[in-house]
Amino acid sequence: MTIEITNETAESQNVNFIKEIIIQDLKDGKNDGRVATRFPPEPNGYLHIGHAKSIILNYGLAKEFGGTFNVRFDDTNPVTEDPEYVNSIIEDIKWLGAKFEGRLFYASDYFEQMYEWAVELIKKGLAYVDDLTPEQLKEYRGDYNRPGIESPGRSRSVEENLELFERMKNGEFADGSMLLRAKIDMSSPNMNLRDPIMYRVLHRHHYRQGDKWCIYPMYDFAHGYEDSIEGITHSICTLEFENHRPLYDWFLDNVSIKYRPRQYEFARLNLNYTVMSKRRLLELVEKKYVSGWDDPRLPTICGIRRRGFTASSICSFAERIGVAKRNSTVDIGLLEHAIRSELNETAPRVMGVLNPLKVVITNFPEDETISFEAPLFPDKPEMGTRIVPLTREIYIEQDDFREDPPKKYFRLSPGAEIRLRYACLIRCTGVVKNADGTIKHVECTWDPESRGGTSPDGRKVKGTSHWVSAKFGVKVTTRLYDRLFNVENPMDQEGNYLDYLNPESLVVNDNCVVEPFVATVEPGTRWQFERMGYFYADPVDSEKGKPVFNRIVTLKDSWVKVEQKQQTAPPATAPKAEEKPAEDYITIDDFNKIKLVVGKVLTAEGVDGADKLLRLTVDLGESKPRQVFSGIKSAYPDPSVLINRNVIVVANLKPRQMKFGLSEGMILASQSGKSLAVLFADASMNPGSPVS
RNA sequence: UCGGGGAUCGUCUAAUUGGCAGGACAAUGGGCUCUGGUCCCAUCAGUCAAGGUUCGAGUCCUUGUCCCCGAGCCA
Repeated sequence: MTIEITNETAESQNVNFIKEIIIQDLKDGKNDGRVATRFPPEPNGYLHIGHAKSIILNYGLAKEFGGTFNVRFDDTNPVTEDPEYVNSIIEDIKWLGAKFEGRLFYASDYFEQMYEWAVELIKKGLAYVDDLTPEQLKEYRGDYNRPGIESPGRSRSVEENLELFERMKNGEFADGSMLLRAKIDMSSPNMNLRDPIMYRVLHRHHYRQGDKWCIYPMYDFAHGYEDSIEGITHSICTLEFENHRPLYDWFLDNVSIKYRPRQYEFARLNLNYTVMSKRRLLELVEKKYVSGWDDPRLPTICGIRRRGFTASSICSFAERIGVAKRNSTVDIGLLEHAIRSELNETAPRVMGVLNPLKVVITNFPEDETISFEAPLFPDKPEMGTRIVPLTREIYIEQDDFREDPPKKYFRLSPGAEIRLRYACLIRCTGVVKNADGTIKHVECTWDPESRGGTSPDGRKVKGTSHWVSAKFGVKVTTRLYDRLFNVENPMDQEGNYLDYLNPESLVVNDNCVVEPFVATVEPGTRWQFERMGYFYADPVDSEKGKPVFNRIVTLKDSWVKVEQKQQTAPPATAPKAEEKPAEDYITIDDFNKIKLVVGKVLTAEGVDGADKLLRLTVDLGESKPRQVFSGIKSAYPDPSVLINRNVIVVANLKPRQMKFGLSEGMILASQSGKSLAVLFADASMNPGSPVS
């Protein structure tokens, strides 16, 4: 039953506007019922979670409609591109689970065909070679309010254009000296249509084509053709390309192509507390604010992976945020929720103390060890156990002890008793301090009757702490990651976004102690350190018997909220009732606007299909009585007692259409505790008389 | 200033295309608990504004406001 509901919600959430278009296209028999999508990265940087959204969208669409999904490197600019990025991009797409065997393509493989189409456009008189300098080009283009000026090159003959373009291709011109432009409209309000550049001269080595080409096509010219060649049906890109769609269409409509794709745009993903642009990411990496492209604080796919996120959690995140055209910034909490809810199901529970505080159990034999068998999944004990040793000296979390505990603190404090998870109950009997007043260790006694952690006499123990044997515990390093920036949108702040980096986005902690079992854990596995968070045994820095743990995400912690509230709330004497009106939600003036009149109840009856509602007709001294619905049936099981009584009606409300009819007012009633009663007016008053 | 897009709970996103504004996250309250976790229940909360059409408007019309994108030989 639960599963059905989940499926329903998942499905209904999944229908975004692009899917709707596809469903309609299929219904209309377009594209022979074919669905073909693609993800076209430029190999000039690492993929981030915004790309993941696009990959999952495109791949998901293809998969759902039995279509195909291509990965195509849009490698039309050898200046910025580097084969180094190709491998990382492929790795990231594969990791996400998008399959594209046999469907990996390169735009550069289409250069020959594109060249032919360019020639075709020249022959049709729709393209020309231009020799404007970059400065002139800019000047001739005009601006938003001023139409552009046609370049002298625009009037060249077809023959001359053909010859010049040939020579461009043959390397006779220097970089930047010649261009091939489309002849469209220099006065178009869409700047993209002011004779856009199709080819530029670039004497550069291409990582796939070598030195075969010295002219390279521009995105607008190339992209639609790439899609056409691959038979892409739905070419999905981000919003900033909306203005380019007319161009996409123009190039496709003016040459002889076999297949005509369509472009659709959706809003790119923005996340708060981070930055997403390639430029910013590159700067963070190059200036060493982070350790590399896979720094676990980065929103790059490799960073998220290194942090310990799973691909499936990214997918469920992508499904939750949906696809739309409105710019938005998704709360990073949604991503955290996605990984928490998965790891809650899949991550085994173990114990690790992040900030150790030594506890000596004074009545525990010096050399004795008691072994407890603790479940890896407390809610599913059949999933396996491990052995946890208890000794006289243990470590607990510093946060789990307070010498001077605040209210509602259920953890260890002098005289208090807590449970050591899976082990026993201990009571604090003393605090031993260093000369400087800091705590050296805490002394406790244990109740030998409470072995296993159950209280022998049924006494209540509210706090449970995780712990590690001092003798058998293993020291490990954890890296505690937090949001990269301490403001929601670093780019919207005064000054440089780098000023808002969170200095505590990474805390390396070498003093953690984990139970012995944890030291044997394989790199690349995920664990919940009980009460602390989910951790990932780093696949790179872990060594045999000495794992290094990345904190993926903390557990939700409602204690910090309780404590914060205690600290901020104390003056509870503040007159709360007076605060609201002062906030100008409702003023005396508003009250004065309410028109209260006496109404005589003419009829009163229950309403079929509504168990709380009464239908009343009330005479307000107007030309005809009003119908009013009121949720007071529980107080008047026999509605007829209301007939002929005078009640108070709010007369100047906007009539409200209800399922059962129009409600033209509101009966005043009062509710105190469980008793509900209509406010009656003096029987001697005439219907319609004002009430103050 | 011109062109293109957009505006629904705090956040993200739905609404059978004119018919009870729903879900998720967050928050709040409660229950449960050997994790102050999970889980369960409940609550809070929204149609940018003003007019108009209509029995009925988030949806249609008019006017306005605000936000995003656009003047790379980048993609």
